[in-house]
Amino acid sequence: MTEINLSTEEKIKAAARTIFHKKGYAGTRTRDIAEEAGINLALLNYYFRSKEKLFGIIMTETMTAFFQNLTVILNDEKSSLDQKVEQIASGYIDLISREPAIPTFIMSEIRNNPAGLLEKLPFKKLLTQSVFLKQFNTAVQEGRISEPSPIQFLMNLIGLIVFPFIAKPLLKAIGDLDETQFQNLMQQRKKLIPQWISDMTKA
Amino acid sequence: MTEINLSTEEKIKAAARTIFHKKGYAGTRTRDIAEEAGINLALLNYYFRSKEKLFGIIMTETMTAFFQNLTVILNDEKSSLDQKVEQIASGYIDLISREPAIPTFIMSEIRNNPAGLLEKLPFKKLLTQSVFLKQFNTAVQEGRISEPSPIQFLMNLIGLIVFPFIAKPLLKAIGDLDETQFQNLMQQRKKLIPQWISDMTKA
DNA sequence: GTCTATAGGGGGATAGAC
DNA sequence: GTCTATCCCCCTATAGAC
Repeated sequence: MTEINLSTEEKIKAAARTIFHKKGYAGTRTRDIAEEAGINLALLNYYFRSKEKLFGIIMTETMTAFFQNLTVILNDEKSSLDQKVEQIASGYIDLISREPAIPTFIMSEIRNNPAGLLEKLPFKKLLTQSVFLKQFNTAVQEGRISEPSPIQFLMNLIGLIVFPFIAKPLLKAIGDLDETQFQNLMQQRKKLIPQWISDMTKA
Repeated sequence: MTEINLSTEEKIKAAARTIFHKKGYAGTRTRDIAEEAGINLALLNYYFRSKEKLFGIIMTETMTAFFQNLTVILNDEKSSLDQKVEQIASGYIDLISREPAIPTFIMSEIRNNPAGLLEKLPFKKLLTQSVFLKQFNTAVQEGRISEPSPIQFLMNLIGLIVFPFIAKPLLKAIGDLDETQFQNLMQQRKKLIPQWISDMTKA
């Protein structure tokens, strides 16, 4: 992470990402972003016009980046269903371990669907036009898996991956875990989740 | 819901619950709470001194109420492990269907652990001193279930229940679901989740 | 492009009449 | 207890010098 020698615009965006991700839109003050970026408050408005516009950029970029991996993996012609599950579990556990604030950020800020973001991004295509869906339906027809619906399947997979990170403060308290122990559990889940998903869908 | 004939104090608390749950602490304006309660802004401070104090009350009550069921079920001497799973799934899917804003509210607002709330509430006892834990360990020893740890088991159970509600706007977009279809999927999960949990833990 | 200074408005909290 | 009016701080955004 070379946070030095970035353009001013990139420094502001990087700082905005950090603060917005941690505190959400309403909880963030533009002054905090400016301070984090090591620049003056006026520069923020010079480059991005307003807090709202800057947030819109960060939000869109964050969502796009976060679902990029998923889209690519779900549409890989060469990998099997099982391999897709493994790649998604492993890839997202690593990604969220590096950027732990993102899931809660997305879930919180999507609540009131700001600026119709859900309509702007290609969410409908994500499942309906995917190689994954074809493979899933084929596997059901051939009796290899028994699952009520692909959306339930996806809910379970993503939920098993993402939920522990969203509920991390609670789970650390309930399980009396320190940060290292929590991370170890998450690493174990890279292998466990594919097994569980397989067990859940065995015909 | 008799929202009429409540005491003024209760009207304010009810309004505060609604707004805080939907918008979070930072996104809520005390003026909105006053309007929702049908009273004047000054009365809010008369009864609760400050926005922060009012929020603390709502937060504590919300968390306590939300984990009440779980605590009771996990400590029932008479029910088996399987029965506990069924009761938790069924109870929480109904509860969250009635109060859909609560999970995201808790996950968002717990981020910075306001006022050490996690230490104040009895989360450590929730698992460590539970009948559930004894039953779980016994089942592992007797070879009836194979599961890395009780905390993983709880993560999975709670995650399978709660995550779809947290990710609801995304899942509705991805699956092209309307509200009724989404609710139907959640109702199906009352029966599916206990089956899945059973499949995942079969030795 | 980057800064200082400040305008402008919103929101939490209070004073004081009733 | 409940209201109206108002204070005052904080935050976003801009003007204008360099």
